[in-house]
Amino acid sequence: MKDTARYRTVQKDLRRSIIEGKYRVGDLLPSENELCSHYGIARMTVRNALSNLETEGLIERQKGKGSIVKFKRKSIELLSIKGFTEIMKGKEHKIDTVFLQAPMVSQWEDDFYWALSEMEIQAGSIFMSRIRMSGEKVIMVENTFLSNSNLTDFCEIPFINKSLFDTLIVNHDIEMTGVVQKFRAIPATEELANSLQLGVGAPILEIIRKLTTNREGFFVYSFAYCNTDDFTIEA
Amino acid sequence: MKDTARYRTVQKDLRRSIIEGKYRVGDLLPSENELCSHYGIARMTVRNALSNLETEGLIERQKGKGSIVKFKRKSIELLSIKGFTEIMKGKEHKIDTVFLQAPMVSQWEDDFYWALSEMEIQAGSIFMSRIRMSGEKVIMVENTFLSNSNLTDFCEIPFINKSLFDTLIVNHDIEMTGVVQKFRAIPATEELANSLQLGVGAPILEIIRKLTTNREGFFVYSFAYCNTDDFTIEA
DNA sequence: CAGTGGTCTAGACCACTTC
DNA sequence: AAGTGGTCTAGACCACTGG
Repeated sequence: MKDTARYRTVQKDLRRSIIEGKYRVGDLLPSENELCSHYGIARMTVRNALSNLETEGLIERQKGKGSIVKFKRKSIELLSIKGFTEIMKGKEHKIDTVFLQAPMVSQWEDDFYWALSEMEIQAGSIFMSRIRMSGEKVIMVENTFLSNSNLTDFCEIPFINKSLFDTLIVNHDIEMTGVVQKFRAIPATEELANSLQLGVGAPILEIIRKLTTNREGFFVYSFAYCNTDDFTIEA
Repeated sequence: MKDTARYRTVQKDLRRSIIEGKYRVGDLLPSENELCSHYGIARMTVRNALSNLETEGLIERQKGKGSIVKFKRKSIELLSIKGFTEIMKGKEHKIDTVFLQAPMVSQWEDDFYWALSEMEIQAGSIFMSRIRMSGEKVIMVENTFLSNSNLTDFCEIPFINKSLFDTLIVNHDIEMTGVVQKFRAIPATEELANSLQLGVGAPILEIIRKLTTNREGFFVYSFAYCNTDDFTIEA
């Protein structure tokens, strides 16, 4: 049996605390020396953990001060929506996320965009569909697929922070490590035009993403369609 | 005077060698112990340098084997063009980059999209405009702006690997550390329609990027407009 | 088997922030 | 002045790769 590396334990503990809100943005983490004595390990080991959290974008470190919680996840994970038009600037625009289809076990589509491994096909897929709205306006339709392997009770347990990624990392120890994302501007099909409350043929931003994780062979696939009349998408 | 940290020296040396092609993709770097004795420093110091190169995406490390050159830069820097339609798949599509306007010293535009610091305004801007073509077809128009500060002979010396980023890092020690990139799908204006050989109103992918660097207050700004009929843009 | 990177220790001095 | 993170040392044992 291989034991978990000590720095991994520290890293995971701190990450969980940050994501679950025990530390808030701007808070200081315990100092390196405090962590050393709390876990009974050497300083370099603690520093390894903190260094990784810094790379993950969860904290920032300042000489003479400490480790400060940032919790701005790398762009890897986020599709963030920003007000664009003059009308939106300065105004509050809370974005709501609504399930059109809650996570459900299903088969992979026959003509799935990405090539799938034998393992993924065997496991079957989990599918969900979400829209993001600003008030009554639909800004984005996002369809997400992931492989249904070893995700105990994934479809039953509610999301942490309403976030797929927070849920994967805290409940299933799956961390996003990279992304391939492709962008196109396409004319709205009738179906998309309906969903996004636009005219047929209007310009739509299509974002196709394959996210890699720390779990070998496990990927998250996402297909998003955005109305960018009043918002830009940061990715 | 503060001396450069030893691990920074190692990191910079190795990075330069990789970018300039002394090591090729798949090659092994010297082992950690070799680097230790070559530089006369402790192993943890060498490991710090290698760990950073791994984060930069330049190398990959394998237990029992060594540090392998990857040189797949993080998506931070690249706007890469991939064939999309059936017609393109499997076909060669070499992308040529052509200067519409070679780097030139100029003023910042009055209504520049991003807010500029006093320092940037004082320094003035360097502007360049490039198009990327597949055969006769224009795929992307990209306008790039950067602050004209301490970039000795930037406009006179030719680019390394035809790449702005390779040139900045090797010649001027400026490394890209992050990016804010915004995406929209917009209808082609007459001017864009002309440049991209499309009809007015056709969907165009707009990419607005602000790249941060290791040099305080120095940013690279890029505005790209893409015809995504036959290609997707990876970013 | 020898060599590699992965993890870890128990110290050390420094520059910086805060009080 | 006390505490913080940044850098660095000189060891150690391990799991893995390759011949």
